[in-house]
Amino acid sequence: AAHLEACCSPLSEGTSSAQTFDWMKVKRNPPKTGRSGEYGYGGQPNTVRTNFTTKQLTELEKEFHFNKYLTRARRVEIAAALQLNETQVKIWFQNRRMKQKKREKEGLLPVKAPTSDP
Amino acid sequence: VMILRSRFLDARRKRRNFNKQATEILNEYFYSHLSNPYPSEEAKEELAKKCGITVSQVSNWFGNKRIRYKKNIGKFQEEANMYAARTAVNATNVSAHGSQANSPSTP
DNA sequence: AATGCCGATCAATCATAGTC
DNA sequence: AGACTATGATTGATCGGCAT
Repeated sequence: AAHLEACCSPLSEGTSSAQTFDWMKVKRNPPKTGRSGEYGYGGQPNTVRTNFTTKQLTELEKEFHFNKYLTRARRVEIAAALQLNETQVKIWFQNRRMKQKKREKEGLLPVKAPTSDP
Repeated sequence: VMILRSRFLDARRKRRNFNKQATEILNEYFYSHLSNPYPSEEAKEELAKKCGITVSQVSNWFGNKRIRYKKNIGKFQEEANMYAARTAVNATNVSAHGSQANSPSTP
């Protein structure tokens, strides 16, 4: 299912086709990942996507294999241990579960027919 | 900071461009639904089958296409007019009158 | 009312394929 | 051969909807 907005925005169109529909105007709000953390300056709107370190990803992955879902307590522990927000840990698990689901779905039918490769 | 550059180096390495025919089908759908290029799950499955790719790949294709299209509409103008001319199902008025019903491409 | 999860999507980026 | 562009995939994070 999708959002099915089914609407468009009228707008002056120069000569022929190609209007500017509203999906083209969609803008996401910048991440609220206020990383005030260890350096103590006011929490800034960290407008950029945080890159997790290999160490953090390794730990998260390890925890994921142990539990697909987190408890509040566990989340706090991990967040503290990895220097991340509880939200970031939460989101990581959500994305990880979706990734897992996608993998299971794809790794079942995609019966490729490799019978030729020059 | 400069540490960690190697996190990926796993998948996405070997990538294969889709057939010209598959791209043709995807673009045709995209431009014939330019007012709302968000195929339903069912539509994605159908496109995936026609193109010989997975549903995820169809999703990736539309995701990339939408973002890149709106990022630089001008760059796709030519392509847009080309495909728009073939199948004009622009939903610009699909809600107006009840007539005009039927799926475009269906032999 | 607040919080978590899902499903879909966004947006930036990576790494490679294709073009010149 | 090397630089530049086109393109498929990955992923941290957002959006709307629904459940607890």
